[in-house]
Amino acid sequence: MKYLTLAETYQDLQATSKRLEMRDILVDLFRGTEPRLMGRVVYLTQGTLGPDWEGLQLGLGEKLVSRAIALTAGISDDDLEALVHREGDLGLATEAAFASKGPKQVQLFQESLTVDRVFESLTMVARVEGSGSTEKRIRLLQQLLMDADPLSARYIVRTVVGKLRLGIADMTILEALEKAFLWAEDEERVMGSDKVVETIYNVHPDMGAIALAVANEGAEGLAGFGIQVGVPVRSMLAERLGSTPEILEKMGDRCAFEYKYDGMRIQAHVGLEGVHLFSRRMETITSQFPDVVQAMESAFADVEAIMEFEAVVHNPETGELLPFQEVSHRRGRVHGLAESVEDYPLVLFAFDLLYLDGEELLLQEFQLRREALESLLGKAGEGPIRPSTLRWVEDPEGGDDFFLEAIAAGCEGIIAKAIGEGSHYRAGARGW
DNA sequence: TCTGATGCGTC
DNA sequence: GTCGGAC
DNA sequence: GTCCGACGACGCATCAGA
Repeated sequence: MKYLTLAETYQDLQATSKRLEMRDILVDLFRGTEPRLMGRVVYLTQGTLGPDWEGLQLGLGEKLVSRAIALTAGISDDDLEALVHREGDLGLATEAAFASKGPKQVQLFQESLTVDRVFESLTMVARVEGSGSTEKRIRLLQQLLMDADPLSARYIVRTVVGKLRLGIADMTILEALEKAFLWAEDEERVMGSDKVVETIYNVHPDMGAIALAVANEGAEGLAGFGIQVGVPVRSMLAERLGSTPEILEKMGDRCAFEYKYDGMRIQAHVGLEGVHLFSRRMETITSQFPDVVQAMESAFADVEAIMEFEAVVHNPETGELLPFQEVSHRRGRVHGLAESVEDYPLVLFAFDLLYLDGEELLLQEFQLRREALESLLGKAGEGPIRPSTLRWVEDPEGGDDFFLEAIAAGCEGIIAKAIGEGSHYRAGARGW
């Protein structure tokens, strides 16, 4: 498959803002793609090279990509900057620069790019490391761009800087996968009526792997993708509400209030093969938090579980919870780990339980998940792992006191959580 | 060996 | 994390 | 209501270059 085919599809996508139309453009693309290539096509369309937890980074941003472009197009940095200003973004500027080069350029891209070539080149860029790596990355990108026609160049550049600007993202791609491979050829349904693919994606957020599976095997291909310790679950998010009436409207008369801790979210997977930690955006952060790993190991020796925590730095003497700024010293750190563990000690407030010993709890009501969580934590005993502070309320009007209490405790505010029917864990959605 | 530029992920 | 636009 | 992109403050890592 030519990369240009992909680029042309991207151009079509950009031409509309209607989601149904975008979905159908993707459906045509997917149905016309060799099944073998579906993983790569989907990753590229997502603007990535693999699942988030694998942590592949291109390591090239606007500045460095600009250098590669200027070198390839044979123009100065200043000229390129002027083009960016005129065209609106780096991708369009590249396209313009390439297009204006005339017949000489045509000879350069005689060997037209394939999806494989682009994917593999970008993967190579991502794999370079060490001294001289910046130059090497630029050179690799340059070699790729050298063979690119103007339109392909537009999207390669945008892919590398991480701004495809297609107007589509995960949800639209998932719906397109569903329609392309699980619906009959000419079938029409209400958008998102089944969400089979999305449901799988929520517990196995690797769109390339899923796309490959459905393209090759249809619905059967999804069978192997259940919730699994070691594979992150998409996080359920909260929505900001301004006032008590809004909360009442959304939650009904009964709900639960919980402290909203001013920390960092950690999804912890404990199991037979050890502990895995994931960030809110499903990056692997296990090695950054040896203290958390250790706490999990000693607290949950013989269980298999997926839990969610808010990690907050505290003062062990006073018990005081410290603001986000403090925990941010822990984020992304690879040097001086031992010191930072000492300097920024964490408390882990558990607030949800998604999986326990072979049982998926996502579809259970919140009360049940919470009960199971508390009983699990009960076994954990004293230590840095604690249940989040929660209050069951009959009358959300009375939430003001709880809010003030939360603020006084060093939290950002409170979260209202629905209970009863419909209070299952809505992975990837804003439901709190 | 140090410093600034750059990239990237957290909220 | 916030915000606003489009559907 | 949902999805998407554009935006900001902050801290850390890596690398180039002095």
